[in-house]
Amino acid sequence: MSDSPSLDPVQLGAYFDLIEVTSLLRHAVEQQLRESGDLSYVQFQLLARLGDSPTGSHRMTDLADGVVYSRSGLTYQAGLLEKAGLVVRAPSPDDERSVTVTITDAGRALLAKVLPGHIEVVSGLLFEPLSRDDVKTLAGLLAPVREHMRSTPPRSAAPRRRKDGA
Amino acid sequence: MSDSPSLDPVQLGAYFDLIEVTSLLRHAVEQQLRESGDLSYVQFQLLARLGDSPTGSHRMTDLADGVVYSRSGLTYQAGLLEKAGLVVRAPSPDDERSVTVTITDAGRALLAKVLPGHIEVVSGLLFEPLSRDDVKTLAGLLAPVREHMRSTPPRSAAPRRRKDGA
DNA sequence: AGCGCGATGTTCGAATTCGAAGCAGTACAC
DNA sequence: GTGTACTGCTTCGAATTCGAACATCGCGCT
Repeated sequence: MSDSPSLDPVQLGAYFDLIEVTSLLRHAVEQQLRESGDLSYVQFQLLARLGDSPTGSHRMTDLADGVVYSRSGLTYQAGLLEKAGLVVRAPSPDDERSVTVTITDAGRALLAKVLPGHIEVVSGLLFEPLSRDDVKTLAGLLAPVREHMRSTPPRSAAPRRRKDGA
Repeated sequence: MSDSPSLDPVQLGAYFDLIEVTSLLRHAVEQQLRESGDLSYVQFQLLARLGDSPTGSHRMTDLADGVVYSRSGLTYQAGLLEKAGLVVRAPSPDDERSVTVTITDAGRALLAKVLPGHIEVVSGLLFEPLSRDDVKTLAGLLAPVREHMRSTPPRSAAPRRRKDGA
């Protein structure tokens, strides 16, 4: 099948370290968020994305896609956040079938409360052993990868190949 | 509390891209593994670690620690893998309380069957937009971070590893 | 030797996650 | 205008995940 199905030792090391580093980082961050604001990582990501938006709101699908989450999972999490008063859900003006999620003041407050500790963890774990230039280099390497991944197969490549004319 | 715990835009970008890239990669890999060998990512990681070991075996705790997983979760997964005939569990000769997990021939076979596709996905998604030097640079950046994270105590409680002689 | 402390793995209950199926709303061809 | 396909979100059931409580074993201390 494939010609040479093996990675360089260097590639392998980079891949493993990538997975391991993010696993550890995620784990540490998760604990900090839980302690400081009773939030899961996904919930924090959602609030952060909403808070970062100019309008403070996003569509459900865009949120799910942004944080790489299943639709149903997002419905569940949005319900939790709404019940906690951190976001509000409302039908979209344009598309009646869309639901627009908007962060509330309480949501922004919680985000602000949690953020310093979060940043502290990330700084202490991820950026501690990296110089300023290192970080710049890292960012410069990851950005194209992110672009590439985002533009390759959007998220569904094999349900039905109806319109495979492209 | 602290002075001004905010991250540079560059740091922030690197952090977000890191999370996003691994999320997307993990997702893609997970699907490939599910289709090609009916394995979850954790199961694959466990088999890979066992297959990579000179003895083909590891203690439960070391496995859990290695893949950043909870003990109880590992018990569950080990049970699944054992039921599928991919690994064997046996009490350790030295420590009667330890359980040694060993990969079976079937496990190695499945690993070998799944690996090419796995590597293909990783190559196509992660390494495609990176040159050889880029990968080398990336590996050089991540390795120290990994070391740092591994050697840093988990903030509050500290289930330390055995006091290693080093 | 006896005792307590730490380490190891498992069980248990609760929370989360995902995919498939279902329900609306929208676009588009005819 | 009507029918069909497609998108966006939710419900539902099943599988996984974690932390806390539990039983056991090993080790150091007196």
